[in-house]
Amino acid sequence: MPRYLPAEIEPKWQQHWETNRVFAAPRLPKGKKLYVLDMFPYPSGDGLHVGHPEGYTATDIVARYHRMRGYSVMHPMGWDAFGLPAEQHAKKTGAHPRATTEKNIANFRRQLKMLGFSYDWQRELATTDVDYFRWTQFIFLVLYDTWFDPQQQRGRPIAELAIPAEVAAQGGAAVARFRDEHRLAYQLEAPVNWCPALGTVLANEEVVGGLSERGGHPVVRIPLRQWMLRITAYADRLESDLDGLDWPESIKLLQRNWIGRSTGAEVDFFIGVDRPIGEADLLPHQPGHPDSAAPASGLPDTVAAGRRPQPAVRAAFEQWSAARKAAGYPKRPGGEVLRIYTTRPDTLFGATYMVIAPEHPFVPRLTAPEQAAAVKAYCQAASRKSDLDRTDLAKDKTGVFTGSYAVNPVNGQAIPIWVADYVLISYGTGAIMAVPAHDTRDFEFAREFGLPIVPVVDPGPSGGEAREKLLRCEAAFIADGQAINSGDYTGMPTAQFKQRITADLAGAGVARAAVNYKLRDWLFSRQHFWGEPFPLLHELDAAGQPTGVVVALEPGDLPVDLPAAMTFDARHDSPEPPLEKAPADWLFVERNGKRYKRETNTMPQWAGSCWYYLRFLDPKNTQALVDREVERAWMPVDLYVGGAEHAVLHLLYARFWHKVLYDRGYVGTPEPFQRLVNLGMILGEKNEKMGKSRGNVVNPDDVVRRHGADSLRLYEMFMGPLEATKPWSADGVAGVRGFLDRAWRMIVDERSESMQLNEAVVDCPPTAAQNRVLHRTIKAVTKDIESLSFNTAIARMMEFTNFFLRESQRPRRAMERFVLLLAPMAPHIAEELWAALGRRQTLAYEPWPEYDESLIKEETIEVPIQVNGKLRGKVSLPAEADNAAIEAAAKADARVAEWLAGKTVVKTIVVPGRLINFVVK
RNA sequence: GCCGGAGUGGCGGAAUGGCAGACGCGCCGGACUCAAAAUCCGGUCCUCGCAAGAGGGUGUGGGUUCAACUCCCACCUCCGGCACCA
Repeated sequence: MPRYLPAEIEPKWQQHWETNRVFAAPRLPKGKKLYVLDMFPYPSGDGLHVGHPEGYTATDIVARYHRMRGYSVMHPMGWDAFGLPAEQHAKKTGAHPRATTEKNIANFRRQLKMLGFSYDWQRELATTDVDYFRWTQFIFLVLYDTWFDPQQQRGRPIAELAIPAEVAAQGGAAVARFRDEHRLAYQLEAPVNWCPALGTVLANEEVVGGLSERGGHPVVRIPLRQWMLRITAYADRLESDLDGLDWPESIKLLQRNWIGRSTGAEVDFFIGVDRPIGEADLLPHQPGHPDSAAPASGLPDTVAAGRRPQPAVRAAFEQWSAARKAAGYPKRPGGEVLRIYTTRPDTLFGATYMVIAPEHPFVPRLTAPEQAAAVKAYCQAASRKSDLDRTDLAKDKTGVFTGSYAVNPVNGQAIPIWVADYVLISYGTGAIMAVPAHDTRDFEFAREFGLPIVPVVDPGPSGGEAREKLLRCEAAFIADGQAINSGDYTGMPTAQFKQRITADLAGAGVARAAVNYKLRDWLFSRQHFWGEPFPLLHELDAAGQPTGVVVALEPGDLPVDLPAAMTFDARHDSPEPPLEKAPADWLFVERNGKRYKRETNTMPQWAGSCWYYLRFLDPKNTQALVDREVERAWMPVDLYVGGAEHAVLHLLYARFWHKVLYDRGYVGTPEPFQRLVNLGMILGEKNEKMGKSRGNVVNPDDVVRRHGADSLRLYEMFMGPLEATKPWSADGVAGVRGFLDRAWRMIVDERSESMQLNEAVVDCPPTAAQNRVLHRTIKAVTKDIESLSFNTAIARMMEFTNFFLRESQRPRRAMERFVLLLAPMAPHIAEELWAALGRRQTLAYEPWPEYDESLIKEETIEVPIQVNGKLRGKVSLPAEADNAAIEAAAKADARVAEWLAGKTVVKTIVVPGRLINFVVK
C-alpha cells in the first residue's frame, strides 16, 4: 500500500481504537484531569452537516493533545434527542418518535465514528433514554422541593421554609398553598398563542401581526395552565458568577443584558383614600402659577400637570405621609398608593404624568366614570395584541387618560394617570412616573398627547446641542447632569441626587432602593408528546374532576415513562397536550384509595441538555444522577465548545439548574462550564448560509469519501479562527489533502508495493538547520494548540513538510516528532505513519514532543534597517551582535549610507534582534 | 434605536507597537507527457521602470509615536444580539 489511501487506513484505525477501548476514560482521573465537552447534537433526519465537525474536531484535538501530555481526559458524546421534528414526523407517517429518533441517532453515530473522534463511546447517552430522563425527572423533583431563601441567597429544602403564624392558623391547605408559592417549580395560568388552524401553540416569534408566520392563520391568546421555573430567584447569582468564568466577554455581556439587572427605587404615589383623586379634587389650573407648571415651549396645554390639590386632598396626603413616615415602607402597598419603579429617582420633580399598564389591577379603580368607555376599549384592544404587536408598534405611542390623579411625594403636586401599553405589566410594578424631559418614550408620549415637559436635569455647559434641544423641548436628555427645578436638591449631580433622594424618601416611608431584572421566569411546560413527562399527579375528586391538589412523585416512583402505545393524530386540533389522549392505564393512577391523573404537559427540549454533562461522568449509575466522588473529581467542564446561538437560553438554563443542584448538595461546583469557546458559522462557497432550500449543503459523507476524514478535519481547522464565520471551499479541502499527500510522501516510499519508508528517511543526526525547523515547529504547534489557533498550527506543519521534502536526508527521529505533532489533528494518517516508522502501538498516549530553545536560535540574523521609519536595507549579522555592532554594520550598508549622506542622525533606535531605525534630519 | 464583533491581495486568512500579506486556494510561466491528469520547479499587493530601484498600500478622516493592521478620537459599511424593561 504505497500511496496515501484514507479509505483504507481510516476504518482500520477506527476499528483498532474501538476494539482496544483506547479512549476509555477512567472512573476517576489519575493525576491531572481535563473534561472536554461538545454541545451534543440534536440527531436530525438530515444527518451531520459540516458545521458539526468543526467544534468536534477542535475538542478532539484538545482531548488527544492532553492525553499525550499525560492528562486523564473525559471526552464524551451523546444525543439531545427529544424534540418536535420526530413528533411531526409521527403525525405525518404514524412512525413512533422513538423509532425515528433511534434511526437518526444510528446515522449520527456512524458519521461521528467515521470522523475518528476520540470519544469514550462507553459513556454515550441520549436524553430520550428512560435511564437518563428518570434523572431529569428527579432533578425536577429537586426543583419542586426547593425554595429560594433571599437572606442566604440560596435554594433550600421546602421543609425548611418558615410558615408565618397567620398562614399556619388557616390550616393545612393554606400552608400547602404557601409552600407552592415558594417552590422553584410552580404553576401559572399564562396566556399562550394558540393557532387553531395549525393545531399548535406558537412561540411569540412565530406570530406576526396576529397571524401565524407560516400560513397566515389567525392566532388567539388563550390562558393555559403552565409550569414555570423560578429562574428569576437566581438572577443575581447568575449575573455575578459570570465574573469568574473564562468565557468570551461578548457572551457574558449577552447574558448580562438578558438578565438585565437595573438598580433604582420603588416610589409610592398617593392616589386618594376612599376614591381616586379626580378633576374636582384639584384647584383650577392657573397658568403662570408656580404650582401649575405650565407646559414648556409652545405645546398644547390639553391636560394640566403639576396642579395643586384642594385643601381636603392636600390634608389627606399630609396625613398619609405622616402615617407612612411612622409606619415605614410596607411590603405590599395599600390601595391608596400607586407604586412605581424608576432608575432615575433624581427626576421625580420632572414627573408630569403617570402611566399604568392596561393589565394593571388598579385600572378599574382609577378609571373615572367619564373615561370608563375609552379606558375599557383601550384595554380590550391591548389584550388582543400579542407581545410582538406591541413592540412592533413601538413607534406610535397610544394611551388613554383614566381621569384620575396621583400626588407626587416630593412636592405634593397632582399629576394625571394614563393607561398605555408602552408600560409592561411584567416589569417592575407595571406602573411608571413619566418624565418626558429625560426619557425618550415618555417624551414621545407627551408629544403625542400634549403633556407638559419639565426639564430637571441640566446637561451642563458642555452639553452643547443636547442642552439646546432639551431646553427647546425638542428631545429628551437621558444622560447624567446637574439638577434644576428640583427644590432643595437643585444643583446636585445626578449620581449623588439619586442616592440622597432615595435615602430621604425611604426615611419618609414612601420609597426604597430596588433592583429589577428583565429576566422572566422560565415557561417550562410544552403541549408535546416527545418530551420528558412531569413526575406529578393531579388529585381527582369523586366526579373525576381535578381538586387542584398536586402530588409530586417520590424518587422511588421514577421513571415516569411515556406510554408506548400512542396513536398520533395528524389533525390534532386543540391546545391540550397530546398525552391527554394517552391510554387510561397510563393517564390515571390509584394511590391510597385516591384517584389521580398524570400531568400531561411535557418538559421543553432544554431540560435534557441542562445536566447531560453530569451524567456523562457516571452514565450507568442506578442509585444517583452522578456519583458524588466521581462528580467532585471531574467537574467542572474545563472546555465547552459550541455555537453562539446558545449564548443565552441553554447556557443560562444549565447554569441555573447547576446552581440549584449545588445549593442542594448534589454537585460540588457553583458553575458547570469553566471555559467556553463559541464557534463561528460555516457558510456556503458564496458566503451565504447553508440550507436545504438553497441546495448548497455540504455532506460530510461526500467529503470523507473523496478525501478522507483527516482531510475534512484538517480543512475545517485550517479555514480560519474557530470563532469566525467563514465560507466553505471545496478547493480548500483539496489543498489540505495535498498537504497530507506530501506529508505521506515525505516518510513513505510511494513506488514500493509494500509499506516501506522513503529512502530519504535515515537514522542520522539532524543538521543544525533541520533541528531549527523541527524545534521551531514543535514550539509553534504546541503554543498554537494551547491557544486553539489550529489554523496557524497547520500552517507551521506545512512549512515543516515543505522544508523536509527538499532534504535528501530526513532524520527518522525528526519524522517521528512530526508525526506526533500531526496526530491530534489528523489521527488516522499519523497512526499509519507511526506504524510505518516501526512503532508498534497506538501513538495516542505517546509523550508530546519537547522542544529545545537553544536549537531554535539562528547563528546569523538578518536585521532590517530603517531610515525615518522606512525600510532602506538589510544586513546579516551574527545572532549575538550587540547594538553597537548592528549600528556599525547598518551604517556600512551602501544604500543606507546613501540615505544618511548629508543628514544628521538625530536618534538611533535599535531593537535587539529586530531592527534598527535611524531618525535623520 | 441600543449593545457587541468585524473591515488586510482575486479568495480563506497571518502578523508580543518593529521587514504587512506567513500558510493555503486561485492564477501565470516552466519541467515531465503524444496529450491530459497527477507531480515537481519558479512567479504572483498596486503603480512607474528593461533593470537596479522609487512611490503608494491594512474601510474613511484625524491624532499619539523614532515606528501604527495593532493604541486614541470621529465617521462609514457589514455581521450578530436585544428591542417600549422606565
